[in-house]
Amino acid sequence: MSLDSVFKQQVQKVVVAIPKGYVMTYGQIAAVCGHVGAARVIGQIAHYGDVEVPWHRVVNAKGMMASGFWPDGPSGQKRLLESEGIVFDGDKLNLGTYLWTPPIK
DNA sequence: CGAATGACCAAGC
DNA sequence: GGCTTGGCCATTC
Repeated sequence: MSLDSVFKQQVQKVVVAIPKGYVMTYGQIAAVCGHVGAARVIGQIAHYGDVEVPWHRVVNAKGMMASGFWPDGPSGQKRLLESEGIVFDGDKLNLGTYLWTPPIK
């Protein structure tokens, strides 16, 4: 909250732009925001950022994340994504099928 | 302003 | 094949 940084706005904008049933990786989001290599920053923003952002659509390069900080439970994210039509392959999801690439403006 | 944080990524062992 | 190390960058306190 209380962030005026363009990053957070950009990041959140990208995350919100992710259509239902798709996900993006932290590194990709950072790259789209114009800050390649700032994957960690996404995590920071997610932690201190707005809760209105569907962070559950954001996953790491492995197709999963450190599930354990979700208010719903250890796998709350997985549950949310499944509700959007994403089928998990065990503990992770198929990035090759669900990875979303935002339109380049 | 300085130090700490963070939900990562890639490479190394 | 799974765990550890280092680096990366901006935000937050």
